Amino acid sequence: MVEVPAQQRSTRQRRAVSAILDDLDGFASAQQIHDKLSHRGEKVGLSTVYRNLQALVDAAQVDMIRADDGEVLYRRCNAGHHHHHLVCRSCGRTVEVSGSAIERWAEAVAAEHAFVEVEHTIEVFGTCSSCAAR
Amino acid sequence: MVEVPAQQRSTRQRRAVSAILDDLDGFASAQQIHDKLSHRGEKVGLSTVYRNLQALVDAAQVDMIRADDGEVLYRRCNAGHHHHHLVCRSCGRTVEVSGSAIERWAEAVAAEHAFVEVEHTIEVFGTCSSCAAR
DNA sequence: GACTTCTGTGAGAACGGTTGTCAAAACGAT
DNA sequence: ATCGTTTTGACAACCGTTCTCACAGAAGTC
Repeated sequence: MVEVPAQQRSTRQRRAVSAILDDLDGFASAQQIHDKLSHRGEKVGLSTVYRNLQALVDAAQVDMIRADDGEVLYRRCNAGHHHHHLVCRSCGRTVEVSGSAIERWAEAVAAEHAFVEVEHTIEVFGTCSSCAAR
Repeated sequence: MVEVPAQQRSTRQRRAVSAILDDLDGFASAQQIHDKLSHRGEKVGLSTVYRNLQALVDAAQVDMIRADDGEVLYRRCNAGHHHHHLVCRSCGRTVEVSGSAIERWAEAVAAEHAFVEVEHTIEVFGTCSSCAAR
């Protein structure tokens, strides 16, 4: 009758998505991840990829950013703390960066103009050395 | 025969979109602008609104940012220099801010990891004092 | 294993913002 | 007024994402 809170089940698809994220060292879109799954021979529906990525984002296991064209990109992210990204716009390779100076700047700016409940998005895009070499 | 490079023509629609932007003091989406035009009795096609906004962005007369949900927001922006925004997520009211410290930080971070052709997006969202009062 | 229950899946439809199409309208120069 | 070119707008197409819902398949129980 009164049963356990209902856990997440371990399914083949869930494991496959998670495995792809582990092998990725940069951001990738849901559709790119779906393609990679196909290439591995894993058949996973696109909806399922989206659902599981969203679940991982909710569980704070995956970071989510928005590319210039509006597409959403995902990346495994263990770090529990607040941070930003330096992303290669060509290969997606990513470095996590954090800067307390930035956080303080954002808060100061907001306070100066009496804004509350402040959030900020800071992402740095560039071309990494190996991509620039080509 | 060989004629002038072809100027932008002054059309009713173009003027109407521009007028709306002048009356706006925050960011608004293309569709919101389209609605405002309708309320004024100006009949302008949605495609035309998008086209003219894009043209203004290209002409550096309008700033463009992407909201959390991916929607694109526009705002008249005279300032020629590089800057960022402090945006009220409730009413769209916007303050232009610039911080050389931030620019230097972004460049330093990129240089440290040998990234080139660096760009950054920094937007601060919050609730402005008048919206917070409600 | 067999049975049950409830979560997860997937094919496809729907959605929402944006861009493309193309014939008709209209600007501006003559 | 006329002409050549740009601009417009109704509508379709696009594209990433979310929704729907019948069915598959975890995990618990006996």
